Amino acid sequence: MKKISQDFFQRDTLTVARELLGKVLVRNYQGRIIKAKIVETEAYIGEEDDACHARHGRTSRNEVMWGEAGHLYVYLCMGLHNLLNIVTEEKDKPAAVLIRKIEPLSGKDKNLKSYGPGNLTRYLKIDRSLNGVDITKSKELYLIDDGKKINPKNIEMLPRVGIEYAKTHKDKLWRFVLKNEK
DNA sequence: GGATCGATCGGCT
DNA sequence: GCCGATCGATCCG
Repeated sequence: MKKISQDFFQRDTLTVARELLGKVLVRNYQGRIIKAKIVETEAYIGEEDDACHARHGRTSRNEVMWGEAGHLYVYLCMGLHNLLNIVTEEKDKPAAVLIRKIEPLSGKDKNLKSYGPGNLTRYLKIDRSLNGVDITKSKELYLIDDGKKINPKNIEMLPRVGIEYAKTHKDKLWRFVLKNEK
């Protein structure tokens, strides 16, 4: 069990998205610890990616994507859901990894149906108040590596979800899914 | 200022 | 499979 440091995030976004699979998110909320394993991610890379929020340039909403790797980008989607991203790459290059699905590690929560991008933030009590927080330094939310190796055979690459409006980058296989390990 | 639509979800037909 | 919830960012004028 070791905490993940900034070098991990300050790399190629596709590499970070792939290697985040299997890592464990730890949320410390009002004295309670909530843990969840990451099982699906998506990469959003730069102003040229016409599915990425950075495609319209820098705004107050997305400016954290231009900042230091390892900082959180949390935004409100569809007026209802907080979505969790982690900033990647060098400073001044806007890119991030969306955490798209988790597996709760607390037994009593195993019955809940779905932990898509909107639901996992509800589960982990994450909202926009955590936007800009450094996940490598925060005590509220951090990531640990449980040391288990992922077999590359169990990683699937698929097109990203919910970006029909994109033209040039719609079909990129920038979604990474961790299949059930048996 | 006003219209449109979104990196979603759950309920209903 | 479709639709409404709900609000902020973007685009047009």
